[in-house]
Amino acid sequence: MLEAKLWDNPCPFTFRINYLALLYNTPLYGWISDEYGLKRPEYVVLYSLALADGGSARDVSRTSGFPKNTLSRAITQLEKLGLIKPRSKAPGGRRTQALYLSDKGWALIHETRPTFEAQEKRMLKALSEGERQMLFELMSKVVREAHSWADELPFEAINENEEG
Amino acid sequence: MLEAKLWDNPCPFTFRINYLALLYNTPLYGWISDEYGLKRPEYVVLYSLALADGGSARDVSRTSGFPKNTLSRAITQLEKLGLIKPRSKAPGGRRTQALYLSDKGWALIHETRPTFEAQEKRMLKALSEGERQMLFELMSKVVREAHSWADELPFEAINENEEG
DNA sequence: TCAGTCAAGTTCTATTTGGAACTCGAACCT
DNA sequence: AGGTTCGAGTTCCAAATAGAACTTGACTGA
Repeated sequence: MLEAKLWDNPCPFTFRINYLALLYNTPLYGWISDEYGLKRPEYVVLYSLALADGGSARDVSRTSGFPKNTLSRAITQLEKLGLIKPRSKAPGGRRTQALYLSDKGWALIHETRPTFEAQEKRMLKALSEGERQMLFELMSKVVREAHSWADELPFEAINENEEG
Repeated sequence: MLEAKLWDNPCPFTFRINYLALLYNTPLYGWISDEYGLKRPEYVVLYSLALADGGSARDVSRTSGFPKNTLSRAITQLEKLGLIKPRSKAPGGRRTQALYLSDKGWALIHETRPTFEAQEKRMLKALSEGERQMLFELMSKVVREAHSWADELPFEAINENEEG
């Protein structure tokens, strides 16, 4: 069945995307869970803040796909674990809370992120450096145009060819 | 935060993969759920069988990442809905059940799959035909080598550079 | 042929998830 | 300023999910 999904699939690109995401995420988040007792949404918040400290729950939701209530719970838990700074002393009132990693949170990121990086590197070992750059360019191009297709489904398009 | 995750991420490839998977899957499976009352694992089984009729629950699990009990439930439900053929008359005994779409199941696939295809096409509109082919090649290359990295995590590698 | 092993599928149950309604502070408008 | 709208975050709860134990058919080897 894997062969059919790879080579006989009307959606070869999105299948590859989903399949690679699966092979990448499953072991890594399983490891995070076993080793650090953090669920995926919790670690996602940490990872997100490590890239954009001071971001809000809404930012994480928008960029990760988790609904805001799931993240609300995750953030409460991270605060309880001392992995992010307490929110009470947030400067601008209460709405749109800026979240910051604590030292402990940073330590955890520095300890775990290399494994994520190494796994990504391993995934791309099949490619030469030039190929990796090309792949990065192409994926970036697709992502940059995401706004044009991500909002609604192509219902009107399904019965016509709009491009050759 | 999106900018940081795109351009400042130590895992730029897997972030793009996850992000695109998110933008692709969410609206499509939401539509399937609203319009046809099928949950994601249920539709995944149908889609899988449309590509490899006669496949087993285990095949679907391996290629989709859903655990086998989730698929067991999905398959029971699909059988109840008449979207796959009844399993009782499976030829080779009871273990490793070969699953087959019913006419109704095929009809549903023919009705819905074009939207998935159209959405993939829209995603890739940012690319020229040559770029699409290149992207396909590169992704295929990565997938083909998946066996070499998908099984275990790179714990030994995180403190050394194994390739420049 | 029969015992032993293995793995596909099922069931049970606790955990996790996410939709919906709600709260509440901030921005906006007149 | 007062009233209205907006949306970020929380809470509640039903639904979905996945781990673990179990069942059962098939393959193995003597």
